[in-house]
Amino acid sequence: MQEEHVDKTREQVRARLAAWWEANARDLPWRFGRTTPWGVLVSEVMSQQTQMSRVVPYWTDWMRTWPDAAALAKASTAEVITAWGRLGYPRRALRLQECARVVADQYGNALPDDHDTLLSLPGIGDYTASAVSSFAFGRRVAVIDTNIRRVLSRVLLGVESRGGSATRAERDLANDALPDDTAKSVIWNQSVMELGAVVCTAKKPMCEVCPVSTCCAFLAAGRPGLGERRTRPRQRFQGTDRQVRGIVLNALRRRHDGGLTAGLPRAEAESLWPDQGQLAACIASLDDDGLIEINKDGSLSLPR
DNA sequence: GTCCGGGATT
DNA sequence: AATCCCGGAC
Repeated sequence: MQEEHVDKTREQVRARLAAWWEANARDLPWRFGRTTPWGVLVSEVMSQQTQMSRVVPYWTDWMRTWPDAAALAKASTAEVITAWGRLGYPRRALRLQECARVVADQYGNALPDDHDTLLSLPGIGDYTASAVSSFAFGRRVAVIDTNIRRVLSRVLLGVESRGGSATRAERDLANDALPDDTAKSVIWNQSVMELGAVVCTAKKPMCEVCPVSTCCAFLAAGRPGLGERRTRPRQRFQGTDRQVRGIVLNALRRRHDGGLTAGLPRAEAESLWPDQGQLAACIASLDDDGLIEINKDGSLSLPR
């Protein structure tokens, strides 16, 4: 009896979300079979910590410049870092290029469609492997990101999902809720994630326009704990190493874009940030990460 | 000005 | 558990 109710609710949620997806899915250029699996991977890596709307122009330019893994594998690292622009977390760009080299060299320029093989590639973790399996290869896999965790937890359980990494219960829920039909499972993943991105947002969900508001356990319960809990520990940016690294890298990017091939003189680098100790540590960490090169005269360059 | 959102790696 | 970035919303 109880299980029957759960099944009916889930069937209703699926049908409504599928209809909503049909009418409201954002027309992103990597959707609806308009790109290759590699193109889907690039979109997922770019979207890992960045809003889709910011990703679109970068993705379009990137794919025009490097349409496949082999093309990216041959690019200079300086070009790759420059093209990554201000998407943030530039190590993602390096890993994507490492990934491209593995795909080009070891997999004949074809992105593997096996989940475990995808997981073994640089920069591809559990989320991205699942997303590519589902969205690019149409396989039946539960995709789990923060949007999906939040939506499933709210709609089906009536509670906020907890911060940090996905719990066992959340993974079980995602697997349990995934439609048996493979084609439907892909739509499900995409529509749940899309709902979380544009309607069922963390802080101010727009329940008035939500297609599943009439069968949402969270809304029925009075949205308990809404906005109380942050999804993760807050990270300041001002004054952090991340800001300093960003400033240094941006200076080198602009130089590269302006056609200057000589390195950034150390004296100019030192004027970028007042705290010389912090600056030196950040320059060293960028060098460690392979994001910059320190020349013999102490000047800085993007890696060739 | 301050806050918010996002996954991989070590 | 800590580290990695940025722009847009307030």
